[in-house]
Formats: sequence, structure tokens, C-alpha cells
Amino acid sequence: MSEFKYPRELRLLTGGDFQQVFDNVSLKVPDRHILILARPNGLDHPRLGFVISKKNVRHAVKRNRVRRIMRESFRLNQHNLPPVDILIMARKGIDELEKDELHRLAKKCWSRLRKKAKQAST
RNA sequence: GGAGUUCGCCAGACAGUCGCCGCUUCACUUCGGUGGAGGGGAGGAAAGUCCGGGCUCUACAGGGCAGGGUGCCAGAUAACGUCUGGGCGGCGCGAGUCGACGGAAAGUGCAACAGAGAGUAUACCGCCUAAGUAUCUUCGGAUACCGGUAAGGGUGAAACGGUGCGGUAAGAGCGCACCGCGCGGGUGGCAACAUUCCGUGGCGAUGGUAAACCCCACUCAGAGCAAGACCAAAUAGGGUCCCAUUAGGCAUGGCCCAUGCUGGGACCGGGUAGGUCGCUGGAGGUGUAUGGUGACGUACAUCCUAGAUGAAUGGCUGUCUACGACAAAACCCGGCUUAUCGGUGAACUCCUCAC
Repeated sequence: MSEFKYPRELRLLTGGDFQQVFDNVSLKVPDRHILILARPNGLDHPRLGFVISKKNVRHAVKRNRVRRIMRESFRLNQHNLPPVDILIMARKGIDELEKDELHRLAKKCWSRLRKKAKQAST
């Protein structure tokens, strides 16, 4: 596995997918700017979905920026992540972060997620 | 050179690399896709959702009421609350710019404070008068009431033409001249409207407010692409027909018994999850010619320029520079409004200097 693509298999595609994560949250990674919910998906790869509400990030441009940077980080780190469905929920104030701050935030969250998943499986 | 007005244009660029979403094409394919190549991939406001239209479904013989919208005139347009030209009125030396700009001669209502009086306007001060009544009297007259007055003062955003002369007890369009205003006619203009034309009216005609009700004219069916159309899974569920009816089928099992579950088949329409279409070639852009003051129209040529759907258009690195604002499609167009870093082009106006 040396590919760093982002095909549809790595995304949460339907409302049903999202609902399953909400209903069976087994991992939570809270942070000041984001909240990550996750649940094992039984596949051999992780999947990613976003919930960025208009209420928390008003401008579409900023919502897109946050999603794209988080997604890019996910793409590059996908092989370091456990096979779980990940739901990233944005909180207020995340749109004020700079690009490199977002990248750092993402990295930090991935490692915390990895640790928690390891604990849960043992 | 400085200050300004109007109309446009651009919205970081280039290279490398890792990705994402359509399209075209080639190869392979287990028909699900996979790989290669090529090409495309947010805006001037994509925004607010304030108007208008297309499109879709629902409703609809025709007419009326209610309610909403618009509101100087003419035109443009698919249509508009938009645009163009014109008129009128404000602002500006000017280029220009701004204006909910119909009706107060149908009715109802409203106007704080101040002020005597604010709509059939008004007598507080002042001015005038001395006939009448009364008081005083130096017997001349003085004063109060009554009466006249809208010139002057004062209040107010606003007090019902202005100036002058005459006139008068004092005054007053009471009369006259000029100016202003109204009405009728003429003239110019499609019209709004204008008028250095003619006539006429003393001007309490017709104060303001219609973003108060209202009147008048024109105009408006409702919902919206999550519209709507199609395909369509399930141990789901419905109908019709046929076949079975103590059989058959299914599951466990190598088979029988057994146990458990259950009628079977065909056809039909409805339809959830999900999927496909709608979905971008259009009231389209550009150029030339042509009609028009112009908005715009017509003809010909030429170009194809996002189409996602948990939702693509991005990340990283380097170079350049003053270094980037406001902000991202979600059916599509025409506008309006609001936000905005800077750069740049053209035309025009005013001032200053030089010649």
C-alpha cells in the first residue's frame, strides 16, 4: 500500500453512513476547534465525513478551506489510521486558524485517534 | 501638474509534485469497471434572495369582490420595481448627479412645542375711532367698553401673494403699475411639459400631509429542481388468475426418519432504500455590417466556456513582487442591492503654470 489517493471508498457517502456513526460512537477525540467521532467499520480502510455547519463557520469559502485541508491531511495519513468511520465536526472559531495550524491540528488528532483505537481493541 | 466626473477592464503569475470531479478518445474487461493519452473545471459580485422571466407540477369556462404590487411621459424588452431618451424639481462653477415625481377642485383624518390665532384661520401687543354707554374733567378733552383694521411687532417648519404709488379715521387687491400666480385659448411637442404669444381673474381661487385611510390608472393564480419524470432491491407489502389443499416447497442433513418454517406459480399496478434523467447549447459569447440620439433590434460569420450531489476546482515546494480585499456555483437567465485589496484604460470638467 503506497497509494495516497482519495477515492469514493474512503468517504462517507450517504445519510445512512453518517447516521450509523452517530448511533454507534465508540471513539471520541474532542478538541477546542473540532470534535471527532468514530466507529469501527469492518473494512480494511478508514472512511471520512465532515459536518461543518453554517452556524459554526459562516462563510462557504472558509467551510471549504477547513474541509479541504483536513481531507488532504487524511489522504496523506490514511495508512496510519485504523479502519474506522471518522466524522469530523467543526466547532466555532476553526475558521480563524491558519493553514499550518490546521495541518498541525489534524496530525495531532490522527495520533490521538490511533491511540484510542488501539486501547479499544485490546 | 493638481482636483474631480462618467464609463469600462483585471481579480496574482509561472514551474514542479501529490490529489479530486466531469468530458473526449484508445486499450483491456469477469460488463461491475481498470489503465493510458488529451482537454476542461467558481464570481464580479457566484452573496443577500429584493424584483422579473423561462421551465415543471397543481388549479383554471367567463366575470366580480377582497388583497398585493407599480405610479411624471415616451420607448426598449421574454418580463420587470430594470434600462434608455425626454420633462419637472433639488445639488454642483462645471463634467455631471440625485428624486415613491399620479390625485389634496370626492370624502375622512392628522399637525408636538410655541403662539392671540393652524383651516368656515386669527384681534395678544400695536394702530384707528369718540357716534353710543360709563367714569373722570382744568369743560379743551382723557380713558374703559363697544366698534374698525391685517400695514407694523411678536410665535412658529408654515400665519394665505411681493414692491411702489394712490387711497383711508387707521388700514386692506379697496384701486392702479410692474412682478408673481390661477384659468381659458393659441403655438411647439407622440406625450410629460414648455411658452419673451393672446385673453381673462384681484388672487381666502387651490396651505401642508396620500412612506395616513382613500381615489384613479395599469397590473398580479399557487407552489418551487428537495419542482418534476423514469428505473427499482428486500424473507417488506397489495390485487387478479391458475395450480395445490392434510400434499407440496424451504432450512438442518450424504440419505431416510425427524424437527422447524411455510401454501406454490404467473401476471399486474403502487412504491421505500438506492439509482437514472432533469443538468446545462443558452432571451449564450465574440466580430463585422446595418437601423435607431440611445436602451436595443436585424443579418452574416465564428466559438463552446463548470455541472458536483455528504457534494470536485485543493495541498505542499520554489521563483517574482507592496502581495494580496470581498467572497465560492447547486435548474437557468435579466436586473437590483450590499461587500471589496489594489492595479489599469478611455472620454470629459474645473484650477494653476508654460508657450
